Amino acid sequence: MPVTLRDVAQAAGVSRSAVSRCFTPGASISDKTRAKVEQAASDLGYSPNALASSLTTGRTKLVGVVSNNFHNPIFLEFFDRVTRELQGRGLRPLLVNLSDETDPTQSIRMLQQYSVDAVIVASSTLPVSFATSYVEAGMRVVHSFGRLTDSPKLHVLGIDNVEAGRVAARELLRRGYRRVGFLAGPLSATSTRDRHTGFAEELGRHRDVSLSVSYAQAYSFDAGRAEMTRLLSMGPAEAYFCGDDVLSIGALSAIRDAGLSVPDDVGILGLNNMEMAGWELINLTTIHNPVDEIVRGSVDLVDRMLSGAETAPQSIAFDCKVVERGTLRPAP
Amino acid sequence: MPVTLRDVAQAAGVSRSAVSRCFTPGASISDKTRAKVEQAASDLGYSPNALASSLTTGRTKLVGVVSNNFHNPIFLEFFDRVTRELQGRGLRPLLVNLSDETDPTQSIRMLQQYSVDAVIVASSTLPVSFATSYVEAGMRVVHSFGRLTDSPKLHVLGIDNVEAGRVAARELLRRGYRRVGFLAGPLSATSTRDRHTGFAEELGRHRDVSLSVSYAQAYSFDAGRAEMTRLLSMGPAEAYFCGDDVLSIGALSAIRDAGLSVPDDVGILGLNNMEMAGWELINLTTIHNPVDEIVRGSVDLVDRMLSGAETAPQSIAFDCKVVERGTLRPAP
DNA sequence: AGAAATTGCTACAACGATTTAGATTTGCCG
DNA sequence: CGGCAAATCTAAATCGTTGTAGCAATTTCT
Repeated sequence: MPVTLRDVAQAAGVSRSAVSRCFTPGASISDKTRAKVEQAASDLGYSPNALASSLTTGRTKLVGVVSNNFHNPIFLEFFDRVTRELQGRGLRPLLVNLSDETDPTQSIRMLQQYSVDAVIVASSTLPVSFATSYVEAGMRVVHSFGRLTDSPKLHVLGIDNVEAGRVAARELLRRGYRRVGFLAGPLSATSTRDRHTGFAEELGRHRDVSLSVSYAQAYSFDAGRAEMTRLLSMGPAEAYFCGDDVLSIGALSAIRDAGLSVPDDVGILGLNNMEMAGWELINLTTIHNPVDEIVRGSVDLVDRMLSGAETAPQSIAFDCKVVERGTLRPAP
Repeated sequence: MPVTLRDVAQAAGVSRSAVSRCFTPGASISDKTRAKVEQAASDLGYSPNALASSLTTGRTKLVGVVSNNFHNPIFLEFFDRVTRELQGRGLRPLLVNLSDETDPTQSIRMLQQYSVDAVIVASSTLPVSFATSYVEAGMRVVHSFGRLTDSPKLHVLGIDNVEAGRVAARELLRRGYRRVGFLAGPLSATSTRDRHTGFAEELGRHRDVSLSVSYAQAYSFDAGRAEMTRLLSMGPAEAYFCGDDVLSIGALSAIRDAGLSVPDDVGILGLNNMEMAGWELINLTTIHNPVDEIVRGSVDLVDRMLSGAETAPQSIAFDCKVVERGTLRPAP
């Protein structure tokens, strides 16, 4: 039913290779035959079969976009940006949701079956082993929002979570908080541990500052709410650095619900700066996660890998800055 | 570099067809050769090339997921559900972001090039012509969140927007509101017009009720905020039916900002019931859009179309119910 | 003008699978 | 054990494209 290159060749009265060359940029073809071919092609409504061509070229222009964060609004921003960037370069996102997947083998097989040219793993909670096993399976991989290391096995782009912890600590100190807490996400994520490291390190320089740490069950509103409710019942700190904006909003809810006010009674500092953090009803002071730049960097890297440049794996750190809104008291 | 069916055949000492049959369910093969083949396959780490097989079978198991709603949080719920459902049936989502696309031709070509087995168009703002031109290009299409009609050219699943308008009207009337407004999304969307139709129709049965209508520039927080600010300056209605939750939250913001209170001074009724509508800081009374069921229905339909059952195009309506929270006053 | 280099074309063999047709083997029965 | 049908195999054609030879026509050089 669909019209093939063969049909076009026949209609234009040329060989199949001539038609093929007509559609491959930079190939040698005369204006005369090009005209004939293009005429025939548009008459028949021909468009080349990308899958068939991938058989011989070995390139599919398919890029696996793998994530387990389908509940965090900031990932909608990610999906928006990453699809646009890929499309802009003629690449196609093959979306993989591994929310209930604990083992990479399945997704590896699937991505190999579709011979994706590269994979973008987008997650801050996935164990490092996930992305590395993609690499070991022979794929080109970029890990966005991953953990930065000195000797990376693959390309990693994201904020430095240790640094983010330090930034958070400095911000709270600057505003005169002395009894502070870290309301973290699940301990299983390396990002959680890294942030804790930086946060504790920076606070540790001050003798008069106390730190309490607790872990929410998940990066979710409910988990943040539950954990903050528990904290309030035990006598809360003056301010909390939360592992995530959604978690923060859960915490805010619990605080208001307890009849306390933010930032007068308790301060909250989020992380990510998702769009909604700026909505007045929420108005969350938070650390900005530069999704746009990370996406652009990631897709750039993919593009470069596909053009043959085999660069050594590197970690690329992005700056994270505090966005001031209404959930921390002003500096004294 | 990658291991092919040929390699496996050689290693197992059988013909290529034997290996192929071993991987096609329901094919005739003896236990003995099956064992040999499976041994060889797992030794070599073979996984069949889905693209190559699609060449002869004509099926790719690729499903285009096309949307222009990458800014509305409810679509993150959609992406989560739809990817899971597709994956659960061995189908692969090829994501297409047509946020800045006004013309279907490009995406049609692209989807044809990758010979997707079917397309799910997910949007309530895309003109009907978009989905129908996919159909005309010969693709199997399901339109989720589309406009229901009596004689559809394609499968459409979603709430009946006219009915949603009626439901909204009845809810406001029940609570004793008499001067009401429709704070709609852009007029270009058919969903906007349908909701208006139902809303006005139901209100029209009551002589003592007045209706004002205005249109936000987009389905966004800022647009909702701006429009409500304008409305407040001209003397607002008692309650508004908003075209969308995000729009509603923008409106809420403007109202609070003006020193008025919800629901005492102004009532707000949203539409969609996205997850955040339930967060206490927002606590929005809204009409539930059953995303889960719509997705399940859509993927079911895709699945059925792919199993050969050529059913006539049909519109499937889903119920929409009001979820009561805190932005409408209680019935008198 | 004749040799050499360049262009532009066609024919044909891949790419990695499936599928058809035909050849073998196996199982069953008297 | 012979005969017949069913089960299972192999070889070859095919899917729609690209890439490599090789040939013909044209251009360039001396």
